[in-house]
Amino acid sequence: MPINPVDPRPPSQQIADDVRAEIEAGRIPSGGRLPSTSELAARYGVTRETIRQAIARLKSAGIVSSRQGSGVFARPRPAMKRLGINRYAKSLWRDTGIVAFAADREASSRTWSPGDQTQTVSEVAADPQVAEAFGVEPGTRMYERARLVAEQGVPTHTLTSYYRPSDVEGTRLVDAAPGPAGRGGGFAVLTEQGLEPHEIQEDLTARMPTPREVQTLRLPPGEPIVELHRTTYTADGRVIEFARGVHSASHFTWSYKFKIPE
Amino acid sequence: MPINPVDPRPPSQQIADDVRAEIEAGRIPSGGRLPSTSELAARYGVTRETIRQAIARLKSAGIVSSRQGSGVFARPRPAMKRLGINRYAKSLWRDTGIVAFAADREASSRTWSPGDQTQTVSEVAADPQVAEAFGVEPGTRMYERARLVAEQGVPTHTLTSYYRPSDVEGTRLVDAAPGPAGRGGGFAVLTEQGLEPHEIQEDLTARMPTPREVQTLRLPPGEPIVELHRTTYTADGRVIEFARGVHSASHFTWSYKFKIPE
DNA sequence: TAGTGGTCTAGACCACTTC
DNA sequence: AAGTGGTCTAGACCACTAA
Repeated sequence: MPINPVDPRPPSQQIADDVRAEIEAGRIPSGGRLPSTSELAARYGVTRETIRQAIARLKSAGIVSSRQGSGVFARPRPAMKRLGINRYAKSLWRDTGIVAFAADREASSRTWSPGDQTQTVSEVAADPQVAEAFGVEPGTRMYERARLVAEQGVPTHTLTSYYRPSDVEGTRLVDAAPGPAGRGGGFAVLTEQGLEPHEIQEDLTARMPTPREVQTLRLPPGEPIVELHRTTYTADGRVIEFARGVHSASHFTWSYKFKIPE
Repeated sequence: MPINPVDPRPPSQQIADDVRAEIEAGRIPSGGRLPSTSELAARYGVTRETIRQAIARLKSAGIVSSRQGSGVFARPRPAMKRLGINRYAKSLWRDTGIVAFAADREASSRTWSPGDQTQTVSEVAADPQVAEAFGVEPGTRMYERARLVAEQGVPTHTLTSYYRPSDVEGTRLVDAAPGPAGRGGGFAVLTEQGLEPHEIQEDLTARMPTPREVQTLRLPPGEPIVELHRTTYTADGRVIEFARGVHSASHFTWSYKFKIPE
């Protein structure tokens, strides 16, 4: 469809909408390459720069991504992993040594290698959020366990857990060894310490990523993130873990099923 | 900070990062106006067009928004409304006639006027998602109740519910009257029909909005949306409502608390 | 090496807001 | 009327990829 000079939308917007329609109609397949910017410029009778503006709009919308020297491609939608509360089921980590982390992988029937997770443990001062979760003063020393989780080499999310030093000191949780908390997972370790997880609160919010998050998760333009806050309690209401996750939005769905309260 | 020619980041990126830092440090207050593009151009020794590129980056990141003829402004972060499962509590709609919808408003201690919600009811053919939720054939006739919810005149989300015609035919739910389902809310009506809601499943996913969603929710550039799917069951497992919500991400946090399953 | 996307400039015109 | 952001052009150069 050529440019319509009567159309109130500027040419770059018309072109963007046009290309978007091509993609959504499947005429440009998912993952397929768009015509080169020069060709589009000739086709629509505008400058290459105008085409770039149109492409820029589509990038912000998460529709396409570009590789310099190679082309502009319709962004394929990755398979979504569904995160339900059963990923925390006690049977998964109580005796078996399987952990929620690995259970997620198995549920999605994709191969998993331990190298998909990198982990660093350090002692840090509690920021206000962490402090509030534990009910301590900001600045209190805490253990921080930061993980970057990848799927087939593609980073999908970060997950940073905080623990009271007195709860985890001397356990394998605070070893710097990579993998799911040494072995057995954080919940198993806490259980061994007499602090069995019993209840979880999860808070979710979505936003655009910071430049730093773009870098560590290698996010394409137009990819939002979901920030997850997880607070874990024992049966008597004691907070034993607070975790912050940053998830590449297009890889996940969260699913909760609950009885309607009185 | 002037442009650094050795820096690998292109000038427009350096400027964007620079301005972002100004905002995050509070030197440009939330809601405040940035210097004009001409002034920034002079300050950094680049063209206005380059400044526009820098601003474009910040817009995609949801950091600023611009009003033609007026200026570019640091986007204020709206107060977040926390959505917990108590917004569905039976006590809120069973006898009182208050509905989850209105209860949300009260919990957030903001004034609410019925005009904040517009509603249209129609009969439609089930799309695949709706069909799957109810376990019927795609194309089956269903009632659709579409609502656009606003907060102080600002649209915050849409919510479109689907019902089996046999469940709601002849009730005030299918009146085209505006407001929360006439009066009493959808859950109250279903209860009167002998179909008391008992369990809910919510699925959440975040993504960038479609052009259509941008229009109806009047979303600024760089604002992601959260798509919420809600399926409501009776005590014997019958699906009585399926709803799809599209929420402007920066207005909401979802909060779930649950016991860790065995 | 040829082709791709990424960036920038200098200048122009337009649409909108504010005074 | 003056100032603001929005868009487009024509041309140039650069960085990267693939043959």
